[in-house]
Amino acid sequence: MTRPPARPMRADAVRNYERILTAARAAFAEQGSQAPLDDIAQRAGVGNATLYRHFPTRQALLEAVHRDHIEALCRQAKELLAAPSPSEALMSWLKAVVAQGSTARGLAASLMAAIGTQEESWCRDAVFASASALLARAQQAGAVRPDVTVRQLLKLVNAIALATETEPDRDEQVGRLLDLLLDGLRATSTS
Amino acid sequence: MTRPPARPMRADAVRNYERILTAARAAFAEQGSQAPLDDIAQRAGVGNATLYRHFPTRQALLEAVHRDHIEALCRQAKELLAAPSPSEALMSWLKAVVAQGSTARGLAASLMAAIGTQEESWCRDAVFASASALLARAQQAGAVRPDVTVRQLLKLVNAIALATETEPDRDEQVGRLLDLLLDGLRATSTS
DNA sequence: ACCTGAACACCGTTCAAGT
DNA sequence: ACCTGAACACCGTTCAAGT
Repeated sequence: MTRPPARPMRADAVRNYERILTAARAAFAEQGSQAPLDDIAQRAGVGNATLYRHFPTRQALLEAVHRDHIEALCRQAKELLAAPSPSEALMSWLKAVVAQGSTARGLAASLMAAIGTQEESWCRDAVFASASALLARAQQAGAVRPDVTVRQLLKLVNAIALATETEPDRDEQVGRLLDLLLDGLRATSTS
Repeated sequence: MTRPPARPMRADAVRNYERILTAARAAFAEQGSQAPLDDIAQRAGVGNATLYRHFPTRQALLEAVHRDHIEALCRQAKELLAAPSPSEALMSWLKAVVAQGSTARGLAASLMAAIGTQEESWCRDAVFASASALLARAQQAGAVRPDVTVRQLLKLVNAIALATETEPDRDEQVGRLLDLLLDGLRATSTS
C-alpha cells in the first residue's frame, strides 16, 4: 500500500502528496527519523490529517521518502549480478547499502524496522530480493558461508549503519566495521 | 550521579528509590525500555515527580536498573583477565555481554545509548574499562587485529544484541551472528 | 528534605464539518 | 474525493503546595 499513486488521483491530492514527501525528506535529514509529523505537515502546508491520509504510519512515510534510494540500490544489485566475482559483487553492494544508510539519515532505521516487521512492506521485499540474489550467488560460488541467511546479513549491515549514524568520523568507522563483518562472512578456505 | 545513595537519605526516600527500581525492572522486562515513566511511578506507588527526582533521565533509570547486570559483567571481566587464553577470554566476555543484553530487555539499548553519549555515564565507563582490558590483552597476544577499538567492538556487539532483541529464535540467532563477528575480529595468521 | 497531584507542553491519531 | 482544524489521548517534565 506504500506503492505508487494507485490509479486516478485528484490534482490537489497529487500535489499534496509530493509536498509532504519533500517536507519529510528535509525534516528527516535535519532532525532524524523521529521528526514530528506535525512539523512535516506544517512545512508542507497541509493539515496533519492529510499527511496521515496519504501515509497511515510513520514507516510508510519513511519508505516513501527513501524510495528513490532503495530503488537505486535494487538497480545496482541487478547490475552487480552480472559482475564477474560473486563475492566482490556482494561486498560492493553491502557497502553501498551502508553508504546509503549513512548518507540518508533515517534510511538505516527505516530498513531495520522494515526487516523486523511482519506486515506488508514493499521496502523490505525489494531489499530482500536484491540481497537474496547476490548472497545466493556468492554462496553457490563457495565464497560465503552457506549458513548465513539474508535476514542475518541485512540485520548486521543495518546495525552497522545504525551504530555509526551519530559518529563524528562516520565514513572511516563504517569502512572498518564493514571490513570486520565481511571477513567474518568469508567461507574458510579449508572448508 | 547514578551512583549509590550518596550520603544521608531519609528512610522513605530510600524505600521509594528501591520501589521505583523494582517497578522499573518489571516494566522494562514487560514493555521494553520505552515503557511509560508514569506507569512505572504508578506501579511503585509514588508520584511521577518522585521518580523524576531520583532519576533525572530515562537513561539514569535504565542504568540503575541494569546496575547489577553490569556489575556482574565487570566482575566476570576481571576474572577472565586471569584466564590462560586472551582471545578466548575476550570471546567469552562478549558472548556474556550479548547474553545479558538479550535476557534483560532494555540493557542493549541502554548500553548503546551510553556508548554514544558525551555525558557522564558510570555505566559506559565501567563497561569500557572491562572491555578495554580484555581487548588490549588479546591484541597484545596477537590474537585480535590491532586496529579494532573498544568503541567499535562494543558498538558492534550491542548492535547484535539490538538486532536480535525481537527475534523469535533469539539464542540461535545471537550465537550465529556473534560467531560471524568474532571470526572477523581474528588477526589473520599470515600477519 | 522529600513527596505529591495537578498543570503544562508535545505529539500522534481521529473525527465532524467543509469543498 | 479529498482537505481541514480542532478535539482527544498519551506521555514526559515542571511546579506550587503540602508534610
